[in-house]
Amino acid sequence: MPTKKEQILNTALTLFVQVGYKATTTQLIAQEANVSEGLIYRHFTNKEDLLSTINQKRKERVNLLISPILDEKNPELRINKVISLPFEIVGDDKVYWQFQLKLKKELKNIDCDQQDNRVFESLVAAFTELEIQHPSFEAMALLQLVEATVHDLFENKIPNPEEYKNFLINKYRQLIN
Amino acid sequence: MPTKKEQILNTALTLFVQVGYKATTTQLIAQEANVSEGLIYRHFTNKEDLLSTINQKRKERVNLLISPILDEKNPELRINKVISLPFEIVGDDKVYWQFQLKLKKELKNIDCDQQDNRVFESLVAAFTELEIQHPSFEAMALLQLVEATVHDLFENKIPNPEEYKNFLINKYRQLIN
DNA sequence: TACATTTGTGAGCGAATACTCACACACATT
DNA sequence: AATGTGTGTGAGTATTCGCTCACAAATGTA
Repeated sequence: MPTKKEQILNTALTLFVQVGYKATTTQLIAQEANVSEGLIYRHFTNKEDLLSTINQKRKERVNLLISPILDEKNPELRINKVISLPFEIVGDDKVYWQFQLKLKKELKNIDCDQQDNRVFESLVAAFTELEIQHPSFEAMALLQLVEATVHDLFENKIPNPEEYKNFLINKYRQLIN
Repeated sequence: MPTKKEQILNTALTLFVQVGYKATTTQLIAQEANVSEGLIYRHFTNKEDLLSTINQKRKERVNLLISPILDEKNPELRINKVISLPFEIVGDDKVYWQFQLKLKKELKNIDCDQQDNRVFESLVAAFTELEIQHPSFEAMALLQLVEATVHDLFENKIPNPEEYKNFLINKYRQLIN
């Protein structure tokens, strides 16, 4: 049984993802969370505070998912882990990634950019180490592919995710060798 | 000298792109277009009508840009034209593509999906004709790459667009041969 | 029990929102 | 000149928004 504060955070997160930050009213949050509108402002100073509290949680979750990538020493394995990332986002993490995609689009979120950059740099390093031509372009292209895959997976636009994952990994294995 | 109706449409388009549909108020549109708020409702039944009028124009513009791709008979050239697409969007078309990206994210727009699908099918056909393995996966990956490139180009996230374009074309030349 | 603190309510406030309407001007046609 | 017709205004309306506050219930703490 979650506390009322958690109920508020969870329903706000869901609504922000479903209809966006601007379009989500505090009245709707209160209604869906089965609390009074006043209670939202007992726990959070304003609507933006609610957003940044959720964003803080998102940041932590995403860091947990990308840190194994950054820690991976083997460049080929690191690339594979980046490719595999979209297909390993399940459970509660899923809604936080959807939130991340929403954040990037509706609002400009610098936290997202910072996390993206860390992965980008580690990819450039990996391609450089493997002596691939144009490592930064390769990193850029791969990140574009991965982010789009995350998006399409959540929208159920990829019929056979597991096959597509293997396809991508194989594609980059051929590039490396 | 554009008519006042065109002024309204143009400023609405710009504002929808900059701050989104929901966040753009009719008051702001009137202010930026130097017309009264009432005039908006003289020319358009409501805010949504304003949106769909702009969307109609976008659809026509995008069709003009993708039709040379669909008409291209040579599969390799067709693939190259898809890759080149993001780098050839200039002038007035640019804001319509930004609008398209916004539409896909803030609102679910089926018109966009239909246009995407036509390009997708033509890419699948091209890869099939070239006897590439997993043609639909290749088409999916390329489209993801292209759409992300459009996005990153508009955000000025690609330092050397021309070089990146050549990089991508070369990448797919190697795949085909 | 008595009192203090935290948790919770819902009516209500000022500001903002999409939209309307009475009115006025420009400019044709008769 | 008279009369209609499309173009334009800005004050006004009903509603919704984020947010506050007086009040009450629940929970501690002595």
